[in-house]
Amino acid sequence: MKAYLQPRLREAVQALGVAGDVDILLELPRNPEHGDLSTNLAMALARELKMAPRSVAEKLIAQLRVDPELVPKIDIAGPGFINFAFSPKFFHERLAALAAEKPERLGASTTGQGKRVNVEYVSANPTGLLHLGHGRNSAVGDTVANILEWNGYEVEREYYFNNAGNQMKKLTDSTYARYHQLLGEEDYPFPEDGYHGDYIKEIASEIERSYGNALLDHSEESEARVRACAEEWCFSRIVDTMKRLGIKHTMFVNEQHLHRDGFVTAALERLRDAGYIYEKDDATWFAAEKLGLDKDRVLIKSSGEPTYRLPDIAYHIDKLERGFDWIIDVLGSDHAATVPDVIKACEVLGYDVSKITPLIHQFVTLTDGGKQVKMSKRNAKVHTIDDLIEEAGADIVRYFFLMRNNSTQFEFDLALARDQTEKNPVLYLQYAHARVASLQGKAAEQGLTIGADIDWSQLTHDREMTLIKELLRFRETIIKGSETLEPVVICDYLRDVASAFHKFYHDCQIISAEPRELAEARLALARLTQIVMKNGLTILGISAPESM
RNA sequence: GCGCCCGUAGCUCAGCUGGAUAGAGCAACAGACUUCUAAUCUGUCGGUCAAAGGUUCGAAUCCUUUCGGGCGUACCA
Repeated sequence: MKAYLQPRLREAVQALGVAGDVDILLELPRNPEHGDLSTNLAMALARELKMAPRSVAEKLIAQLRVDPELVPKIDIAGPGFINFAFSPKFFHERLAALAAEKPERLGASTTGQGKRVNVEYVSANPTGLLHLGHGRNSAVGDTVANILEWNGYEVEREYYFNNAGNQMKKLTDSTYARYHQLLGEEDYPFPEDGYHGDYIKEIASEIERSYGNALLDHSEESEARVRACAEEWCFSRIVDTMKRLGIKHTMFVNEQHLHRDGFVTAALERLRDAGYIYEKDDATWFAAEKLGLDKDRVLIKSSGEPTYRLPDIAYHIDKLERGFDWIIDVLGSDHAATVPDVIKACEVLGYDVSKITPLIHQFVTLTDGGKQVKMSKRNAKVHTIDDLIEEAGADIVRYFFLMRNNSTQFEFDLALARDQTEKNPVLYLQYAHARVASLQGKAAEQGLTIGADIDWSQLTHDREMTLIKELLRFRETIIKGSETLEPVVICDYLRDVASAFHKFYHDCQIISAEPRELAEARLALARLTQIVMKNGLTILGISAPESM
């Protein structure tokens, strides 16, 4: 509907002699009496044209060229809204066009065609298992990548991890301590700020199995081996968890590579040449204040080690150099503070930082039937993603991380996630898909199949029209997803489709409908619904079961 | 202290560049299965949009202040 009206409205606006580009907002009126689509365009233009909104609306309508058979009713209402009502013919035509698309890509858009985008997500350091905090990042990042792919973008799905800094040292020291303790030195001191989780003990015993006591000498070689074992152990667990959640990557970049291949020192030298580096208290500083940021930051500690900020800058330079049209960093709010420094540093080196979009999501709190589940780092009683998957299943876990706006801090309710009944919003969606599968089976048994020529005009029932309108919104929803980078847009849409379908299914007999053309059209409508649900769920990374 | 996110129905959340009677799900209550899966559908109940000012023809939406919550504010990542 929007695709039909938007360009025609644009022409009408130009005909009125309005200079420049005007954003034309078309929205679905809440009240169905207000038609199928509504715009506040006249009110938006009123100021510029110095006319009353309602007379602007009249002039616009006079200039608007639409086919009256498709848009039979255009009204001016309230303070100056223009409401459009489309004809059944319009919807039937669009529906036929939608049905003609290839099922596997039905709904896909081409708005990103020819553009390369890099989406970085998860990016957990290999120092432990994925927990609640990573879950949202993973699900959001992967889904955003999916959405962009469905918009025609060529997507690099990237995972960046720090395996050179302080955290890895802590991991090594912690593992060493457990290793010593395991081999009889019960009093061997555990590092104060080490990783307390039991998994460290597992790593230690694995090392013991492979190497016996051969690494206890703390030689450089032994330390490197312990470190590598720990990193590998953690990383393979992370990869496992991501696999279970359907999180995919096409590119892994690590900090060691940035050091080894000179990216880090190059970044530092370029910043120095640009005049934003100085030495103080034996440390090397980035003069961020000079660039309008709140304070200067240390890039190299007095110990000689870089802080995470420097490799981060080097990494972003690398991403910019790789020639993407768009770079999206999916970050938790706890990491948001470093973004301005990194961006500013790239900017002063002459890069076009408007290509970088930090996608920041808020935290998730875990509740169980209304009671908050406390997470204690000390006892390492963090809920891992694996735990959640075990309790609720991957589909539900993933959906729960996606069903809210990125900017809202929400509650992950374990009790609701565990609940495998009608209360669970995921099952509502999957059920719509499964219902059609079962319906098709039954129809085939009774000799009803979807022929090549569907008479869509058979569909006139209110429930049918509502469902049709929902299905026709699929593509614009996918586009909206790429504009907002909010997976929740897809979640909400699928719920609306599922709801419209369940209502249609409830009120309209399908297989036994008369005449046969109607039965066939209804079956075809159900089939289209199934495809939309399937593709939508695929974008979200959730399975679409044939039966439940 | 400062910066960012947030405060909307009993609960969890929507509400799109300010616009037409504030929405959904869950909970509560009342209904609908001899017929394509009732994991569904129908109806009822429920809100001074944290508070106070301001801008506007019009504010949940923009601005200011206050109160309340989260995250930052490291020579941790």
